Amino acid sequence: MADVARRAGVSMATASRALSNHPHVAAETRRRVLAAAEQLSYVISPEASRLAGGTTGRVAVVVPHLSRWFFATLLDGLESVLREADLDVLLYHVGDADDRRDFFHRLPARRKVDAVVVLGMPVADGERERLESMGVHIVAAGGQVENYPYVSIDDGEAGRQAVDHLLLLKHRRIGMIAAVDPTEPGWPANPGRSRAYHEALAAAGLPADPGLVVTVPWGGLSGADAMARLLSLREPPTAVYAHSDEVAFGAIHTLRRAGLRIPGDMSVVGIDDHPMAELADLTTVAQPVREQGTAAGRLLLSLLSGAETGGGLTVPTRLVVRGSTAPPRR
Amino acid sequence: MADVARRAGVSMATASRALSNHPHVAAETRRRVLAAAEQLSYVISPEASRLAGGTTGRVAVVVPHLSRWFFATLLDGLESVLREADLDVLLYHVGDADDRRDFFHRLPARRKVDAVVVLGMPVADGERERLESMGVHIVAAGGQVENYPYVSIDDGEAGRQAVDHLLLLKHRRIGMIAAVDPTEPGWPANPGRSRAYHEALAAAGLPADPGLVVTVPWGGLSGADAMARLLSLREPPTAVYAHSDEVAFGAIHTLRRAGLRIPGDMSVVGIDDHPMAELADLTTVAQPVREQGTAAGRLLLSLLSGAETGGGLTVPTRLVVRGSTAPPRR
DNA sequence: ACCCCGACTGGAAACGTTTCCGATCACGCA
DNA sequence: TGCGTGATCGGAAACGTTTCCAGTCGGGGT
Repeated sequence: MADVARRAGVSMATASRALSNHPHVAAETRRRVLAAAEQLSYVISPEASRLAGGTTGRVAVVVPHLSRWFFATLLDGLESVLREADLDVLLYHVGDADDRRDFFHRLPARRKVDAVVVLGMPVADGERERLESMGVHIVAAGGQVENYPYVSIDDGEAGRQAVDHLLLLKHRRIGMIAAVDPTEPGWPANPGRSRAYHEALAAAGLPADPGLVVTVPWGGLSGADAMARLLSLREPPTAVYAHSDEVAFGAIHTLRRAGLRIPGDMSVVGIDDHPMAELADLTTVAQPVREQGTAAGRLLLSLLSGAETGGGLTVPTRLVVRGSTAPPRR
Repeated sequence: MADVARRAGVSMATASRALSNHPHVAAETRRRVLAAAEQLSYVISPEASRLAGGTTGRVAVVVPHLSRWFFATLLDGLESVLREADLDVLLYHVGDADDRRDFFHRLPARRKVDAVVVLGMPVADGERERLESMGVHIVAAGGQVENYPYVSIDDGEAGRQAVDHLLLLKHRRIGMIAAVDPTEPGWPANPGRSRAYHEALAAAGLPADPGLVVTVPWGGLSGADAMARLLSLREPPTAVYAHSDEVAFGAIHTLRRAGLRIPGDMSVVGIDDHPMAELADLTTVAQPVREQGTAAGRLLLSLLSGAETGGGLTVPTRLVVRGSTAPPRR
């Protein structure tokens, strides 16, 4: 930068001000500095800038399952608005319990970022403490973290939409395939989505039959297993509500293999509106995933600019009826 | 750090050496310094460290399609080995042509990283120039970039495995659904995978029928369209080779909807071994995606530690036969 | 007993910005 | 004409490390 200043015939102080768009710099001076910088193809050193300035211009994004569509899409949305704002994204993938422990213990992002975004995972109390010890802004998206400014869907509402749809079709024996995160043994299956099932059945005056609920680790293969278990019941359901589309895909696979017709012999509904759902002709409750990412990004931006953005933002879900649901066979 | 040094009763120079594991520090001294650091829960300032040291400890990862399984999985693998090595991952998603132009023009990663990893995308000549002007190491993974140390599969070999499988089943009319990247209009469909098709047919003494090749933008829906087009031929193929599993899923959807049986009426083979392929019972050529990411990471690590790692690494693919292929109906 | 050497440590100069604090200067107003 | 005022700019002190360059000190070889 000294070179630039010299070439523009100003002091470093002025050069710095001109380059970072400070007020109180004469237009002509600024022009000269910018021209000089251009000619020397000068690029500011972020390290030095941050050292002197205080902020890092970076945001840590913590994500538990990078290769799953939901998380990757969330990240996609988030990254796009952060990039727009010239913030860099530091990616931390905490795949399994070990990674997770390590991340919260060592806090590799400490001192490296201005904020942390937690994508689609609950944060335990001890973890929250560690996170807060970093002294930066924290935002959550796509999960059920109420302790921070967050963006998320209403899982209860989503589940209700799915189950009510089946009830409206006059199904009376409805199974649920609940999915737990395989890498976090401690956590229960998505509580909102489970509760919605029980509440909707109760509201319809239907008896609760624990045998109709199967809980499996998340994933397509598990969904297939779960469906097999439901089929082996003395009196199988006529419809199945899966916690997510991927799980539903597994269920469909089992049904096909068993020679059952969808929706003739069994209706299936999922949650997510995974891109593959359209191809699988799956009725599902759509949630705007990418938008949750962008909304979280904007939330973070306003936080960084000093706003006192309090609570969270709940985005709407909507039922998408396709060919996998129909009234039960008489 | 001054505090730590004082508390340990040493100079800052020594404290720095102790903390960064330099040789020539007495064991006892190091112990004292580390203890002091621990007590003060001291965390080094990366900015200052980088400023003085020269390296950044960061790696830029450029990826064109974050939410697609293939890229996300590649990234997953890469991130895991970089994290292991205590390198931070700076994520740059260049979704469309605009993003791309912007990235290579502004080079937002300049001066911020020690290396760049390009995931699954070809790099044009002009872009290569810009990239190299950053003066850092460059590694490619999952794509067909020969100009840099890379990790990738042999697309020709993969295509050959797929088409040969169909030929071995005695198919004589084999269609191909070629996929082009929708965000990069200039680039052709994967050349290796296309060439393999033509070569395999020629080797089997079959005539080339341009009508049997349909080129569509990448994606499931496009795959469905492409299949519809193939079905509308006067003499449709008895088997289809799709450039990727996702495209094959679309094709399957169309076939189902048309009431055709798989593999009875039509065999389908893809490339990738997408997690959903197992559920869709799709015969495919599996490629080790995550491993390509980790291999690229290790390649980069060795480069950063000064090795003269020349060319690239080609990882093997293997045919996975499932239920979507069978001999043609007589 | 003397010298050389290597292990260890300290002082201080970078590294490249931002920003505080004055200094200068032109200008409008009394 | 004298003076307050605000815009503009320069000097220099941070920011928190790493590392070069000496300097000290104990010990082994002769």
